[in-house]
Amino acid sequence: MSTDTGHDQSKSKTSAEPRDRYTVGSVARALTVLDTVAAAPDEGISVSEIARALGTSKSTAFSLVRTLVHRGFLREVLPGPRYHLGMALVRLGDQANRGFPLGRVCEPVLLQLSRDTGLTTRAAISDQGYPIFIARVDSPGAIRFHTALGVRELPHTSSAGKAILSQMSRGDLEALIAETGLPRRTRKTITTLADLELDLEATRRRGYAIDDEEDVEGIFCIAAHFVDRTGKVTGAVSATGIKLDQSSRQIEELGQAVQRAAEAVSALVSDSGRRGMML
Amino acid sequence: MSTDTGHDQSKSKTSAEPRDRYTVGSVARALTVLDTVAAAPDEGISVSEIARALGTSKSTAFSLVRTLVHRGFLREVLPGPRYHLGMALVRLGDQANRGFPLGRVCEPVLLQLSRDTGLTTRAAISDQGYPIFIARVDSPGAIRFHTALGVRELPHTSSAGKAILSQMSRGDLEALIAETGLPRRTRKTITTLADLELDLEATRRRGYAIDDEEDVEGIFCIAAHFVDRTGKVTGAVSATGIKLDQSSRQIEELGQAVQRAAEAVSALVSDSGRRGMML
DNA sequence: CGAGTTGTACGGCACTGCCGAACACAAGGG
DNA sequence: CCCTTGTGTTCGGCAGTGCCGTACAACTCG
Repeated sequence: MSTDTGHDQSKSKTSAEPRDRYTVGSVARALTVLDTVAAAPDEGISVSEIARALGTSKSTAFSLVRTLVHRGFLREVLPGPRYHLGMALVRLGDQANRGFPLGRVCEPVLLQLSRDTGLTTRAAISDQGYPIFIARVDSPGAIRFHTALGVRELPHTSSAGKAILSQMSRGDLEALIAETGLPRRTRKTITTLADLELDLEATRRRGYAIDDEEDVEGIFCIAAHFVDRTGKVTGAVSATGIKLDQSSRQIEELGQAVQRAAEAVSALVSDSGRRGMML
Repeated sequence: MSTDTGHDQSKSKTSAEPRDRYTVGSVARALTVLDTVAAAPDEGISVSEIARALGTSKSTAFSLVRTLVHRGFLREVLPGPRYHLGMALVRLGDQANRGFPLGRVCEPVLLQLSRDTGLTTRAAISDQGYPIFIARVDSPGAIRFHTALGVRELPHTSSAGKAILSQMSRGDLEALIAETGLPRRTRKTITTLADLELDLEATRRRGYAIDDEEDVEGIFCIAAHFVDRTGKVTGAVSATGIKLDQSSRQIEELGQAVQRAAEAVSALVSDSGRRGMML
């Protein structure tokens, strides 16, 4: 997840290590605290555990946590005390979302698509080929599986990713895959470049991408890419549901609905195009 | 501390103010940067402006910004460069939301209520009497007005606030109002304690609270409180729309729908009550 | 053109953030 | 019952580091 310097937890050697070019150490540590708490289980995490995770002393971790709590970025939940992410992050996260025009543009389309299909719908932007979901509309029954916002997903195991990949040039595709590899997530995950290209070809033919339990067992997704007014692929719209609920004929209909939604997004993006671009 | 270089720092009192007890200064500054960027207009904000806002030197602000960008908490948007809130905040904000069980519990109820009414629906928790919205389902046509998550709203100008206030004891109410006052937001805002108590009495009678352009001109809301299994008021559900769209008879129906939704939340909260409480 | 911005880079002082030690408290296990 | 080993929290003190000032490039405005 966090790029993090990782190995530099060696406290204060000498000045041999140029120490990440001009960044503030204690701030970086504080951000790592946030990531650590985010990665913690639902019951929260204690100061000692945080200290161990950062490789700092308890007292240092305590100071950082104090500061973050004081400002609402963490919240104390007793007894323990243990810590959760705080209200300030909810606030800033919501704000940050608004900063991506795409999110606002997609929202009504996703809502409509969710109503039409009864599924959870999401929109992702393409971050150098990787999908990052930035908007989501949950279906009423979708409490089972959690889908996070703001994280870079794998391109080859998500339908949104494959929708994006399907529009890339051969060279870019190979470069991207060389970088990430094709890690297996389920027994149905595509793990060879040849299979992937076959799938992408099929995707191009039918106009939408299918993820049939390739990322999570029992979950399937359908996605279609959308473009800005210059024709560049900027992201994808996806619908997600439980495998068992779908018949193969429905998939066809779903695919077309998703495709129409993606086209709607493309149109809306072009409209609001004269203003600042997405991302 | 040493010679008085402190031109602007309010902490100029040397040791009088022991400087917020045991918090890390540079981290606090970094968090202030985030708040500053969040408060910035849509075009973003520059390093110099940030520096001025914090009262630090440009170079210091630059270091902080660098660190935050490096970790994805801010993003550079050229030219300028100017800065926006970054992806990491979207990620953590989404995570933080999950940390409030209430949000997850309310989501389906809000969704249903939004479908039934065609309005934007929200759920707030009560933070010592102040409503903080932590979940929201936008109506398709609700792109006009923005409703933020995670911020403490005024209790007397929001329907959710009044729904909560209506269940408080007289003493607590007066203490709360003494603290916050009754600042005017529109010409319809309730600005006297007597009027407020009248309104709260009416709220108790009818079972739901109405905000009739008391917070924002042209906007009206309806809200009902919900309780945990001990009967304590933990928050409120609200529906928000444009004033002109509603007739007075519809308001009656809306009120009942909102009330039913709030009761549904109360029931759900009680069910999942054996686990950690909300907030 | 100069006078005002802006963003970025670097050296050096002293302040502040970090550590370790020490504390109170709680939970087990002899 | 103590003793041990965990917590969370406080504090003094050293030195590392974060802050400021300065400097310079690029850019805009008159």
